[in-house]
Amino acid sequence: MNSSGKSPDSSSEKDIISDLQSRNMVVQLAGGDELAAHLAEARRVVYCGFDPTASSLHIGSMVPLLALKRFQMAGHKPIALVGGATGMIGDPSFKDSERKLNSTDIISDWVEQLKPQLSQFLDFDCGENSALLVNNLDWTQDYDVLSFLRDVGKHFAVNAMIQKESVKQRLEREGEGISFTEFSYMILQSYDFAELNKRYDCTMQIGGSDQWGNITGGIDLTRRMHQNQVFGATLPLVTKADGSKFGKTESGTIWLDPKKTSPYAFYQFWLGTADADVYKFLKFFTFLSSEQIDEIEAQDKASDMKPQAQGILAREVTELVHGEQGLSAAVRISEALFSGDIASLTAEDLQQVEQDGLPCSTISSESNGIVEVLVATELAKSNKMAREFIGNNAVSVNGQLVADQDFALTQGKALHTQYFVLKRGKKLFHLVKLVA
RNA sequence: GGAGGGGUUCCCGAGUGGCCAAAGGGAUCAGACUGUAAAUCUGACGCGCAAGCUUCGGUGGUUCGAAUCCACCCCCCUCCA
Repeated sequence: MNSSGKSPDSSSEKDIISDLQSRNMVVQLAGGDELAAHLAEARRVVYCGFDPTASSLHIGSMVPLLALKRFQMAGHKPIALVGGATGMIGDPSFKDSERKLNSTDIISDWVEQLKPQLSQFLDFDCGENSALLVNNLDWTQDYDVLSFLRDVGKHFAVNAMIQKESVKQRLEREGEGISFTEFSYMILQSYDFAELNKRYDCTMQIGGSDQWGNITGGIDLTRRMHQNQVFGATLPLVTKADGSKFGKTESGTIWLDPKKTSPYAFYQFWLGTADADVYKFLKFFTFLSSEQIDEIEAQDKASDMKPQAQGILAREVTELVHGEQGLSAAVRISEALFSGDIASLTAEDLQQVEQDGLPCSTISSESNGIVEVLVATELAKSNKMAREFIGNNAVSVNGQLVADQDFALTQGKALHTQYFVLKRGKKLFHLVKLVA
């Protein structure tokens, strides 16, 4: 969908750092003026790490991941590192409490699940700047402790480590502490950078702004171990204008894995972006140029209508993550549920909606009371809540408001003798099929 | 190992024998208003239609009655060794 494999000397374009800056995507740069020259000079190798903290990446990881892609598009060679080793330790950066360790089995399983997700945005077959996927477990698991402490640990001053902003609150906050395990995380990540520098001549690391301490640690270590000057940049952690946490909804985190967050739910998430955030998110999460985005914003400002930006954002990002198919499925469901008259949907429409990934359950004619069905479909988490929703006029079936708590989903009321489209609140839908 | 401080409902955090299903804030959900925004207002926020039932790290105990008192245990933090 996007061109790639350009040579690094396509000097007519903006350099990658200026491009990122125009998107407000640079928080800190290590290396300053030298960095721009370094990147302009030749094809460079750029890395970013992703730890397996779940079985899927979530949308928060997209900013650095897409940034790697942006580097590749600018002609550089990206390395996506999956943290099979660092994931076993747990990054304490800006975390307010110690985390419990996951079992090694789970972590290696997660590593495998993350690999295809990390790969999907990058081009692994475009010649000189083909992407690389590596696992830091490869160079740490057989490193013996004594050698590690002598060769690597010796380069770190604890005095400096405890000064890092990223662990300060853990050291100072009353009621919290930090284990040596987590405290050592920085050393491991620093070593990754040094190792990638040695193996692949990697000279640049990017990461979220919480990674600044770990990145600068790696820069120092690489200089000490290999006498090489390397560089770093941090990207913004995505925040929302209203202060609430980005990437979460009622039903939880927005994952990249379509089995965990359906393309429809994913699309709806982006569609719900606040006006105050949407232009910023377009810059972070899409490959539209800054100029195009500014133009969209100007048009929205000039118009009295509802802004077009959310729709553009939702389409761009859904297509990027779930492909054309995923996007069209998401759009089909959305149109069926939000713009049409639900009762007039054909049986084929409803089947399509089910296939497209709208949550769907079956019920039998013995257990078709509305309260029961709301709980069974998890539209309400208890009978009590279900009754409250009905009392608040928050529930509708096939487009008809349900006011009666004893309402039953009988065949006579079904669409095409078996379908019910349940709606709770303004945007939560569930398809129910009646089976005899 | 020693001394001290803690573990309360999703989170923070009050509560030190009955007035406690447990203050307050946050988050979340619903409704009104809207643009499937934001802000604002209203309501809900352990389970149960209800009577009532189950909760305050765990287990036992004291008591008519315990989140609150006692014993033991588990976990966390700080300082000292």
